[in-house]
Amino acid sequence: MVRRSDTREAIRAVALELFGERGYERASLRELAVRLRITKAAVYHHFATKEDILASLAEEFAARLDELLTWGRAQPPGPGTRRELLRRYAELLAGRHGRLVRFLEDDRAGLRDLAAARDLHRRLDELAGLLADDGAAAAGLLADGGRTAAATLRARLCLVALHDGAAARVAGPAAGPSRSWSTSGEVELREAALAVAQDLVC
Amino acid sequence: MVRRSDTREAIRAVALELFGERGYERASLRELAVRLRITKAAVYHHFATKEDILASLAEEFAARLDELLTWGRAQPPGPGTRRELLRRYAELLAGRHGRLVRFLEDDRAGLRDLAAARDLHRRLDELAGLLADDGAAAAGLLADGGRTAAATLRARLCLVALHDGAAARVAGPAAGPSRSWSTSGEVELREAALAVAQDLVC
DNA sequence: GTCTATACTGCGATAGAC
DNA sequence: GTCTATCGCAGTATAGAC
Repeated sequence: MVRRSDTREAIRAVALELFGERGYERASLRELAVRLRITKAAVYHHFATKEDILASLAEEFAARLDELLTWGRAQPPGPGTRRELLRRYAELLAGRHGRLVRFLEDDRAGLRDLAAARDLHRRLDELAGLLADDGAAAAGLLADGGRTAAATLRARLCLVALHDGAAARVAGPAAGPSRSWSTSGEVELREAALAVAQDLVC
Repeated sequence: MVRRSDTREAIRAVALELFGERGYERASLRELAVRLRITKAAVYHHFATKEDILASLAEEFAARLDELLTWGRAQPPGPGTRRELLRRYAELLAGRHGRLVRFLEDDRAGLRDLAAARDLHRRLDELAGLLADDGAAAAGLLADGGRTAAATLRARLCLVALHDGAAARVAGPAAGPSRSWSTSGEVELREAALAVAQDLVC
């Protein structure tokens, strides 16, 4: 174990949980500190601002997303690539990042003018762009805008599908935190989401 | 012209605009009052609380939604009904309610524990239920949960598609407020959204 | 690295005059 | 129906002791 800073990591984890429950704005550093059994000031020792906590979580995800985008850009456009792109993205969302992206989707309004969130949305837009890349569109066959708008929408929707699939718990803030979340129903949901998503752009 | 209370209606309109721009929480009554060139106290003369303003907007939409749901429940399940249900819903969103539903979608976190928003989401869930009604599911052919999860997800996605289509402006808070929004690109987007939505559940 | 204590800001909401 | 003025509270953030 490295545990160079135990507290910093604990803050990140609890903050992600809290952001997901309350949204970014309503998640107060006071409550964050209470859950961690430290004080607000202690939090400020590790992060300069509230936004920095979010940024720290976002960067981690952004790095993984960049890997995926780099891979995707290097592939020849087509149904096979899109299918594999979605599979890899779904895999990426299975861990901690699923909670982040879920919260990102649920709190667009609250995050609208935060740099960290905008950066992430920019990357997701690029991912959607790769998924909307029709082959047909690349070949210049579509002068008509109608089908392009539809393809763009479909790409966006299939990301929403995966993000929905990444929704872990429904509610239950009172339940014990160390319960296993990997119920069979959840895995089923993830698989159904991937299937629907692939169906949308393949 | 009726104009029984001009101000009350003005508050509703500007509030909807402001909620859409900032989200519910960050939309302050102070800024609302400034835009209307009245004071916060004047706003409180017309609405007891901030939440009441939202509730007032929500009720109007809820009433229209109820009409649609009543119609939908009375129809025989099937692709034709679903298609028409979507067409009517898209039509409903073309007016003011499109902005409301757009804001509802963008600010889930901020609205999570507001009664008005929950009521609306309950109705949207029922609408999604009608759209997920497979015929096959109604006939009890699906004991297996996998396909049901997919059908549920598809229904939810096709509402998202229409809500996306209802997104009026992209940004432009500085532009003049009385500009015409009915660009041809916007109509195209609406039509594409409806087509994608119908494709998803028919 | 964590604490106590506090500064400062902006929020929703209220009181009472006009 | 609108105003001025203010209350009480919760938020982020800071200062400085331990």
